[in-house]
Amino acid sequence: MSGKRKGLGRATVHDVAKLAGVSSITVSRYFKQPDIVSPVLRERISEAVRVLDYLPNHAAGGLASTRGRIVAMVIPNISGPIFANTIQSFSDELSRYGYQLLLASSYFSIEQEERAVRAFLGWSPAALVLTSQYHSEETERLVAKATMPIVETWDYEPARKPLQVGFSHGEVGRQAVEYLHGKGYQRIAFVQNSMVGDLSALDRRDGYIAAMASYGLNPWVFVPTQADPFEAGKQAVNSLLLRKEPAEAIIFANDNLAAGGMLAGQRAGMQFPRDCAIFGFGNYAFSEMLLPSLTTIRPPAKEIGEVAAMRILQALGEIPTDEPVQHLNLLECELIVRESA
Amino acid sequence: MSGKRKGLGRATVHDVAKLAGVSSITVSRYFKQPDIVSPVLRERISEAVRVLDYLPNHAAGGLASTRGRIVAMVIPNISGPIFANTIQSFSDELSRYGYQLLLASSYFSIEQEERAVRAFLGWSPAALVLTSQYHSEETERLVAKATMPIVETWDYEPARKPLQVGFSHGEVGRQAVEYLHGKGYQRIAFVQNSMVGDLSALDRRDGYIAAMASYGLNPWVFVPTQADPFEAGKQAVNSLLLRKEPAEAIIFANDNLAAGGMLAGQRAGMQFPRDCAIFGFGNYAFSEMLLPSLTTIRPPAKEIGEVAAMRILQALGEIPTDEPVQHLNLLECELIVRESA
DNA sequence: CTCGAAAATGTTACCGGTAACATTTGGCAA
DNA sequence: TTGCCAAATGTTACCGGTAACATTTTCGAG
Repeated sequence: MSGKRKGLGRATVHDVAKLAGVSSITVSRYFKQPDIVSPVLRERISEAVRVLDYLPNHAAGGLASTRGRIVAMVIPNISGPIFANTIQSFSDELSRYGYQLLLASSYFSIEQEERAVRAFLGWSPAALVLTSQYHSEETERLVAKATMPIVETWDYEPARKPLQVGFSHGEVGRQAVEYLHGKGYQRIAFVQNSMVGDLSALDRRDGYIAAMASYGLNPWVFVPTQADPFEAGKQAVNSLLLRKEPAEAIIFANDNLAAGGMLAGQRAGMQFPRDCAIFGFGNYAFSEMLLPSLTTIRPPAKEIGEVAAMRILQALGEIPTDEPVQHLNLLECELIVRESA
Repeated sequence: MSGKRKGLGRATVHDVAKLAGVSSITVSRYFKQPDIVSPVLRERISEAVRVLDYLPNHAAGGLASTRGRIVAMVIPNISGPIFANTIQSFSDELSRYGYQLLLASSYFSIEQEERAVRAFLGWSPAALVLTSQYHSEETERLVAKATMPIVETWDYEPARKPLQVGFSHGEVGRQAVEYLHGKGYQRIAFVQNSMVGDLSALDRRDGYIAAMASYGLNPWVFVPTQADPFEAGKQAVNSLLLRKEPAEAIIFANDNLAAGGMLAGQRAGMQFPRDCAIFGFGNYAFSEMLLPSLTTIRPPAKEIGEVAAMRILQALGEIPTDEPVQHLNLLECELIVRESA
């Protein structure tokens, strides 16, 4: 009847303006910079907004003003114990300033990541957040061409151009070796991640290898073939401990593997750390509840989200840029010593 | 210099159209319904898109066509073991059809939920997903007025109007009692969630109470004052077991509480389930790794995400509506019997 | 009381697409 | 060859805001 194509029950700035007896732009200003609208009109507009139940249309606003209030993030996965905290803190920080989070997961696939980035750029987000420094060439190209702030998280390689907020995975590998070597262990093995595509995990392995070499020890990397982390951990324990010269300590690429390995060993009658020291990565929720509780390294997941959000808000001019604090983007992992090593 | 306000390096349909020697709408059609564009033009447009590195602007498209490809979801939290799987499967399912996920968390606060809903509606999402059936009045009003499909997840109360995909929390409480009663336990206590605002958890408690009554047993609800679930669990165990007539079995509102309680009891020299049966909810990742492993109920987190996505895609006409399958939206929880009860 | 600058408000055009309707082209029966 | 309908393509206007510039109002100094 009405002839309007859409807007069934949805008021626009124009409707509000008409009812308040002002021009549309004044209504727009009422929302963006209330202080430059006179109190009288503010009151009239406020009333009209209430009466019409007006909700601003962000898509239209973003289109007209070059600055949407969406921030897009591509993360390997949402479930799983690793990234959830980063997403959470990132989203919370942003929402405080009225930005909304557009999210997609890549499952460590650079192709899926590329697809997500492509789709996201179509929303001209205010900023784009990626995970890790490893992307497809096409992603690199798209990102290089984009004009909004880009942040890479969970890695820190200052040689690269995009802003990075994370930590050095190589350093994590080194830290684990240092700790175990300090406790007198010599035959220290490393169990790699069964998750293909997690390139940063390989950096941790490389850090391990380098550190071992620096101590004059032989690196000993086990690559599980099982996909399931529990099974993979079991496989590793069987291979590394049931032999003439068993490993004295095992660094697992993550806590899941470590837990799987430890349980398998216990079922086979071993005791930890008596028979072998167990070292994880990630500090998953269950790690402190295992028996023995798991010695591990806590990545600064939550902090990454917070700092990334902060950097973005600064780049967008929402919060003042600090005095030139350098390298605050390089975050620290925390060594958590428990019973297993 | 150029005079263009934005579009620095970003091509539009119009640019593509000019280069391909067609009109803009033809380019638009090339993306939406390629089959109605002749092969010759398709080829020319495709080439122009490649040359200009054109990316469609979804905000503009959505504005013009009433149908954005964003789906908004408000969830209590992203981290935490509960909802991550729902988000993950939901997002995955949607992205398969080119929809993107806009996400916000409410932390079980209906005020925060309302704020998120308000912001989301401004993006005119293709659909809106909420968690639980409990919202503020204003949220109810906004939702009732909205025209896009709305889905409530993690609850199932068919009396309400919005489409619901979830399970009956009351039934979960009942199921736990049934199981424990079947094993001969009489003094069965229930430890409530310390997370205020999680109203669905109270439904589980009510289900417990009703079931106890139906068996002629006295309900026995403990309300922890500690916020930290581990501490709360500890508190509960102390209160329920260190007394003349201790509980024979304890149903905890979630696995975190159960784990905390069990560890505290073990530290105090108790053995489970010998001294008391322990029953959880959630089937968190660590539950099978506890000693004894935790008997619990697995909520259909992943399934909720999948089914919710499916219903939305059906409502949007992306996938065919099945033959009238009734009640597929009521999902089943799975009783997972392990060692602790 | 007049004038001028600052503050408040309005006008116009346009952001980048697409719906609705208009027009042209193509293919085939008569 | 003509005529007619369907397929292919184009024209125009508009989605709901806001930038840029234009105009009016306010108000204190002179």
